[in-house]
Amino acid sequence: MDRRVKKKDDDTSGKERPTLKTLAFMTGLGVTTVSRALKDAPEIGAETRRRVQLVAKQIGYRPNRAGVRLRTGKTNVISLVLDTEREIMSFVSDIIYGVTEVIADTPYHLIVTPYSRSQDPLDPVRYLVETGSADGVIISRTQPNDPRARYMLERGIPFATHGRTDMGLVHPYHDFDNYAFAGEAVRYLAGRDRNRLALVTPPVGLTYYGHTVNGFADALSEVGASEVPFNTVSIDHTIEQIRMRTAQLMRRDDRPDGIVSSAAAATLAVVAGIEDAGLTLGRDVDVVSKQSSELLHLFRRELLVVNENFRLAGSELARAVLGWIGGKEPGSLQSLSKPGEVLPYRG
Amino acid sequence: MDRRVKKKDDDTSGKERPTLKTLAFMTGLGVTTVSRALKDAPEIGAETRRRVQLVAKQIGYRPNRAGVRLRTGKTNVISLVLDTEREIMSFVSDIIYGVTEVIADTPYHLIVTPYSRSQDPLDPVRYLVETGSADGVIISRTQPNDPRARYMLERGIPFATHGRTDMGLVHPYHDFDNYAFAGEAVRYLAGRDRNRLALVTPPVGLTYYGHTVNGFADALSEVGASEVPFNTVSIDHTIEQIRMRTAQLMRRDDRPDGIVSSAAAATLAVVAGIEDAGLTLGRDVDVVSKQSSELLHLFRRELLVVNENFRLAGSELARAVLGWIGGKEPGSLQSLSKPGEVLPYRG
DNA sequence: TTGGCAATCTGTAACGTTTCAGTATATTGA
DNA sequence: TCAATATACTGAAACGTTACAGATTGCCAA
Repeated sequence: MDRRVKKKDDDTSGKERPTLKTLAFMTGLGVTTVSRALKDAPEIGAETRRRVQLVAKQIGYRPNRAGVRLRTGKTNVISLVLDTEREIMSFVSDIIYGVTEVIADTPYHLIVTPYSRSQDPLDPVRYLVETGSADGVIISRTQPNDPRARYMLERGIPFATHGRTDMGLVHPYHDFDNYAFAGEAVRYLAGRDRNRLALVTPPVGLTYYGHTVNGFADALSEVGASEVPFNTVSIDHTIEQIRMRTAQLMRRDDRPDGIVSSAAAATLAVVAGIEDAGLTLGRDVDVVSKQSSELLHLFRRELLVVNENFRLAGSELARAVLGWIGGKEPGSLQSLSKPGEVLPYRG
Repeated sequence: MDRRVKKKDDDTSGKERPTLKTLAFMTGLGVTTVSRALKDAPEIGAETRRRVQLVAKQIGYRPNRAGVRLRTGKTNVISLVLDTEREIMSFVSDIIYGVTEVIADTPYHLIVTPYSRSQDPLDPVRYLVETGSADGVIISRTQPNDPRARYMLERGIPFATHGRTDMGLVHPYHDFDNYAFAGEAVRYLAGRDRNRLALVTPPVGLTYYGHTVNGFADALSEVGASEVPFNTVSIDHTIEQIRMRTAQLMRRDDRPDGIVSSAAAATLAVVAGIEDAGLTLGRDVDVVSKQSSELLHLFRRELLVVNENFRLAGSELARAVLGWIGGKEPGSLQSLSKPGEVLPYRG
């Protein structure tokens, strides 16, 4: 008649998810001991430790994330912060996979934190830090003087940037060597007797804009070629804009005979523009382009490509953040990926 | 001399993140009252409610996720489960952005849960459910008899599938009408006097494989065209495989004069294969392809395209899961996106 | 006056974890 | 022998939240 709610603690039904209390009951130990045994604390007897760990494995114990997080503040979350409007498509996909590859056998989860063109890029980062939503952050579209990096450094939250900064501050990053890329591209074109070159730049304001432009300029003077200015577009522009402006450029008398492009999508537009102007790729003009998936050679065999591996970038960035969280020196968590050689189409 | 650790509760420094206790102290109310006032509970006086909410807004109070999660089990997390090897690149990017668009003004976070070819696709879902890591799940690559959907239905966790199932079970989904797509493609090709048609299918085993194949077959008999079997590839195959097999196909005497392709990347390979065989797109053969970004017309103007909007899919899926979590009927959260018309290139 | 009731508000416990401050027992050194 | 110390373990408190079971007040009907 007294059907009151079942008291807790006598829950041996095994249906609920096991907690430390479950383990404590099963092993006859205290909750504290179990907790310490699981994390190999030194003050626990060797046999007890083994016993607890065995039982834990047997019943498939997994620490409750909310419990840990509430108590310790550790979220076991890495956040990837992305611009939902300007990020390269394959970048998003590959970098996510690269990150997940690395965190797969860790307790970390990956959350994607978006922001859009209209917002301050600092907003999402501020949100993450203020709400303590992540143990580590990965950002892209890095600027030489990046307020996000500065902010996170101030607040002491581990992060890694895709691309470098130039503020005299040390933090983990992964970057592709765009200086080398632009240089290689120019030298390759020079080797084909192209000596009036134009550059489709990265977005103005991002650090690798500078790297690319410098690599381009330095190599130009090295090989004695000249630049045909093409400052009206960057790879952030729409396909249509790039196409139109390329067509304009290619109709001029002083048109370039070689173009270096910093992204595959832009290259599609550039080629369209070239053809709009009635010119032929490979004959009238050569184009060297970065790409992150193997599609440009399907597009036009005459294209010359350099591969950039975003999946690798994702892995490196994840490793860097985890390393920092794990106490490594930020300065030791920086990596630069060298471009491979310029590849013409091979049957 | 007695510098013991600062007792809690007298923390008016305002430097720490505010909690309910902070609010309680500031308003002079009890923690319980504050909690209820913030969620508009009816037993709180109108003025008190307003007062609490005002103060909360002023000091930027945000509920601690770990606290809520521990107490209620609510994670405020949606998980997107992805195959890290076979998912279409633009799919990943766009669907993520679609989802984040919808959850942007909710307390939800998006976590990406990956699995790879070698694993059972059920693994990640089981993990999510068993560890209670998400309030809702979105899966793709849906099968007619999908163990993941069945499992989640059994366990009572809200989810939505990209693509339909066919198990007689009701659950939210969003799907593109691939039956209609294949039909439209066939009819369009028939209108151009193409009547020996081949189909580059979706991955065998996924639900939309069946839809596509049926739409193709039904339209074929409707217009009196015939099928050139091309069962050796699907869009899951590599670029190289598709290219090679297309070339083989196109070298045969009974080659098709029209091809319908279910994905843009496959289409690039198909076109390469066609050209490998010495044929010309638009003259010897027409190709109708689905695409999710506007690049096929840059690739070859002769291509005929139908657009599929993955960003929309992401939004719809997110809306569906949130709807289910919010108590709506799963049956009312299903949507089907009709394909637009077949588009030839327009200068 | 009393009891009942509605309207507001409050303290306590609990979610699962880790940390702090122990306790109990065995071991060591002198 | 006794105290000091090392070893192995433990209960209670706390993280921030919500649910439960009251408590207090004022008002009204009987």
